[in-house]
Amino acid sequence: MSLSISEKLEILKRGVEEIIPEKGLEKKLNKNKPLIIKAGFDPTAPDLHLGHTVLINKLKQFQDLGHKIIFLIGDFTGMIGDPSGVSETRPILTLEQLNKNSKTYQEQIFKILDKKKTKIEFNSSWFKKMTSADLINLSSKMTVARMLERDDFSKRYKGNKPISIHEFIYPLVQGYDSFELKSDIELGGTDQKFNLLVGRDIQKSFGMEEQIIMTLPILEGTDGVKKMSKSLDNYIGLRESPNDMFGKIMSISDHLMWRYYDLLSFKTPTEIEEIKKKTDHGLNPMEAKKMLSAEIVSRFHGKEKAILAEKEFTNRFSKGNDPSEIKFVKISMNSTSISIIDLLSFEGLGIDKLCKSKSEARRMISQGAVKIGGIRISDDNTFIKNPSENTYQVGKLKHLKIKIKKG
RNA sequence: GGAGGGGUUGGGGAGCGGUCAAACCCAUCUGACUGUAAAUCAGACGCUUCGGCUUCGCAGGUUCGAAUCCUGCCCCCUCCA
Repeated sequence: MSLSISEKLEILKRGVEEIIPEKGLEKKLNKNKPLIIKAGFDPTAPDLHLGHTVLINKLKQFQDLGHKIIFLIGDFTGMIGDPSGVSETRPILTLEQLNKNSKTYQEQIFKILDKKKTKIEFNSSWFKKMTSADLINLSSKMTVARMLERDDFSKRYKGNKPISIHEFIYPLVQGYDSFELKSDIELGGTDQKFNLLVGRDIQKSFGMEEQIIMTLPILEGTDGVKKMSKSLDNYIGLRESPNDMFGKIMSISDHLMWRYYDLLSFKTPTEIEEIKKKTDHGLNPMEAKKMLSAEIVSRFHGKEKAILAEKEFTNRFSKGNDPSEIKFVKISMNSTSISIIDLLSFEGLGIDKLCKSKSEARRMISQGAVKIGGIRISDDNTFIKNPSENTYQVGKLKHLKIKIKKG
């Protein structure tokens, strides 16, 4: 396919928050050669989630247009910890963890990107060779005043909040990556704007043409307020099962659904508008959400699994049936019976334990959340015979079939 | 080096001698309802043999009684130098 520059621009600009400098992208595209597109990730956690894919999807568009994608794994920067946004001490990772994390990263991104056309780089490969003198030289490229221009630094500075020296190093190091990679364009979330801009300064001071930066919106987590992140537990991971993924997307609010449509769906803006209109005129928002869930689940698990996940969802939550597959465990004990409280919180069940503690088990029973073989129980003095085999349910999500036997 | 502020149950943040297992908000969980695990409403949210028991940075102390007062220690922050 051969698209005109303006057509390409339209695709690439879609969903982008900011391009700096505004005209830069067009200029670079006009060169009519494959551009080097850089995006960096800290391998602090092995799981990518939908929030990351906003950026990866954009990379994919560049890739499809024939540009060269460099997926930079910040194994060196990861040790410093990005000061952007919420300040939180990040754990220092061992080499082993880093390697493991980066492997799982690769598995996940190649569900979207073309493996053959993507280059993976580790920034430790040049930073390991750097001497302290080199680092000081790099630091000299930047001034404190310039650093303090940065919004979150200046806010913290004015608000008498601490800023550590190493946090000043982070943008420098990230910027230096752009020099090493000869990056033409760097993508990042809006919270990365400053870091990305520093890359331009560094390249310039090393006599290189400055990269264009493109910032992409940050996806809100399932709570609809805070940014999606694993530590806030409001994320939808790329490696989650089709059922979980489908269910989690269904559980976002109707309002948030449109945000997800805008940032995650591959449908065109016109198509999304269409769906919006339909829901305004009687289409059940649930149906719109199902379409979104199906699209995303099939992206990561394939169409067939997505269809199954949707069936399972409808069966369980619309019709209120039990899940099609219930985990089955066997336990053995000597006594002739066990109280329901003890069974629900039985340590021998390990991670399958239905209640964290006896108090919780009692609470769940008094709240009417516990069913045995589909029958709700209200008496916490209920005893289960040994031997026996029953399906136990706590709330809507936890089901477990337990076989108790003597021994 | 000096002066001051602070560390509270998942997060934020009250409490500042008893009525505190600790307000309130968020998150989470449960129930009802429903169009879904949306929205809304209601409730729960340390552990327990339901007698109590262990929690408010750590260790002691004063008190009939401490998250609240004192001493020491650890950690964090700000200002001055």
